[in-house]
Amino acid sequence: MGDDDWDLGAVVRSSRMAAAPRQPLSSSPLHTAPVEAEAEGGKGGSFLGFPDLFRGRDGVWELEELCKPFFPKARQQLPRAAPSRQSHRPVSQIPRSKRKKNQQKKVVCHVPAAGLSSDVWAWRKYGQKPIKGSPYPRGYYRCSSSKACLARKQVERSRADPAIFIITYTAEHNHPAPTHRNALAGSTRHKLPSPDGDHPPPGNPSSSPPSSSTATGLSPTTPLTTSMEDEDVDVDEEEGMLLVDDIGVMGEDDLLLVGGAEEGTSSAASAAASAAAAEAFLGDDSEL
DNA sequence: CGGTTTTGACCGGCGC
DNA sequence: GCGCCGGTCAAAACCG
Repeated sequence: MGDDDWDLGAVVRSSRMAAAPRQPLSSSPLHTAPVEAEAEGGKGGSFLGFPDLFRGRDGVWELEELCKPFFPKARQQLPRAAPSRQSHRPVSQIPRSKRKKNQQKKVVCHVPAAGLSSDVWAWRKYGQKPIKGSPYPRGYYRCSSSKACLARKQVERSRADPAIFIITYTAEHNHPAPTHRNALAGSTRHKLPSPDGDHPPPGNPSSSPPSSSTATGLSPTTPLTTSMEDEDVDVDEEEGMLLVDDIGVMGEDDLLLVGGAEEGTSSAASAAASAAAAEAFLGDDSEL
């Protein structure tokens, strides 16, 4: 990985801080595309079909709302279900093969760098892979709040708009949102043993702004939990979300088109700033 | 000490 | 049937 190794993890966490100042974005910077792909008919249509799904007016906060579907409410309906493990692993009873990639329910959210921080859940990065066709790698996250939580998140930067991140949520949390992040230890870590000097951050060394993002930013779930009460914001932002039946058929561009609108708002500046902040973390290749 | 991050390897699914 | 790609796990290292 050369210039593609923008640290999604850092972004997610760091952006949180950037998002701190919730700016009322006129247009939704976030765009979610609840992908309805029935999986074995296990969860039925209640998987992501939440009544108050995707609520939020504030751009950055929208993400939080977007994630609502993954909130505790689902814990009673989703005890398990998840492709998860590989065949030789006695982990889940449902082998990945049982569910087709295209058949998994997913919620695609297009959010600016700032939006990444709107996530109230605690995510642990378990992998990162370069995606064909995309200059940016995709980061894979799992809910660290609960070991049994099947919630997963994929974060990748939009190929068209590096400032926009495409977050794909899979499965939902089977536990209440963490009120306080318990894990802080390895949260702040940009790069350990890779002194190859492969690609020293140009202007914004990812290791530079540790104070604003790392430790503090780490908690995608830290203060937001409390802030969640703010969810009083009733929104019917269906305009910001896309219903995708088949991600496979839906090109990133399609989603981007919708998300691209976010820059047209006066908050663009704010968003840009936030994005810049996140970008700083990525600080690698992103040359907006 | 616990938890997280990072990198490589493996497996499975899908497409041709 | 083969190849390619995506997704996940495992081990090592680091941080608070």
